[in-house]
Amino acid sequence: MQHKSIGRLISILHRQSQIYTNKALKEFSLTSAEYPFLFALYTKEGRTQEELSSYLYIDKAATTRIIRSLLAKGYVTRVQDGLDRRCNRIFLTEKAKQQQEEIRGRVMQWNAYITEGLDDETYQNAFAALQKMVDQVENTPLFENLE
Amino acid sequence: MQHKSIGRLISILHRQSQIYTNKALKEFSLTSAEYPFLFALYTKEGRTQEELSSYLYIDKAATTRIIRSLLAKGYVTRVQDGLDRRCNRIFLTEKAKQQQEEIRGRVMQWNAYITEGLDDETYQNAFAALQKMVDQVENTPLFENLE
DNA sequence: ATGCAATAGTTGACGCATCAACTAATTTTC
DNA sequence: GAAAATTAGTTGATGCGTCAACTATTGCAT
Repeated sequence: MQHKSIGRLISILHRQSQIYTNKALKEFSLTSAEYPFLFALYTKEGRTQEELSSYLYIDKAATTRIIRSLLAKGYVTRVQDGLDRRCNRIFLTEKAKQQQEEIRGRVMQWNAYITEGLDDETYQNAFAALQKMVDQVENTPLFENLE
Repeated sequence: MQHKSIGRLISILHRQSQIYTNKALKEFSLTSAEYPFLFALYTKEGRTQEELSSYLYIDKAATTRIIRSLLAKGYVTRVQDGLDRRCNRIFLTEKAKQQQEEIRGRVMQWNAYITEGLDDETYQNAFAALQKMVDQVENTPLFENLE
């Protein structure tokens, strides 16, 4: 077992990504916490907060607050589901749709920067490995068996 | 350019890692934010807060508070440098040294869990790719040239 | 059908990380 | 050697994410 822990690198990249995207999205009044929700909705509108939370692995309390913020900024609308009135379904506003390409471009620029110098195969392999780690999180005994 | 952004995976792994290590270290009264500092000191004691901040890519204000917390918990001592009195040098207490193996083991368990199912070569390649991305962060025009 | 469990979402409290502004010590510049 | 610039660390304010406790709605059991 090497002391080369992958955790440190992941933490660093996460923090630096937040710093970058916060600056890059400032002119849209969007934050590093908010854009992942927009991205999730760009692929499929009308998701419930529950679906967004589990897709992004973010606490539902955080989702509540971020959706409220996106609502206030005019990026999304919230509609109570008619069949299951516990659910809020989230939709994009025209503003969000119009700015989609530019917002996505800004964020993707970060990806482009940090993966500069990696050939495509290396990138794809790294992506696949990280995806496997995320999958592994789910079926892990850890979260129950701690003391 | 694929929409398969590596950023989402990194965020997820970071958050889940925090949740796990917070639970795993609870009996040591240590948090996910604190153990990286101990690890850095295990490899080399007597670092300054500045050195710790830049090694971990963590804001120096956060470092101030985390060192203060580790001090209160009896894991480190803080000594003003004799030659450059602006610097605080941080040392491990006996308690920190005695518990090193167990603390390290608890955290490494997380690594072991999420990398289960990856063969060693895949892991090493992923690690190398992430390291390259971290290196890339440094020499990037981004942090100055935004608007 | 009543009652109980599960699910979706909200709220309050807390810890973490950043930023900006500040102090104190050191180094550079002239 | 004094003034200016740099560096190390601290403090206050703010946004983010988790946890725990709560409400409201729905599903299930008998």
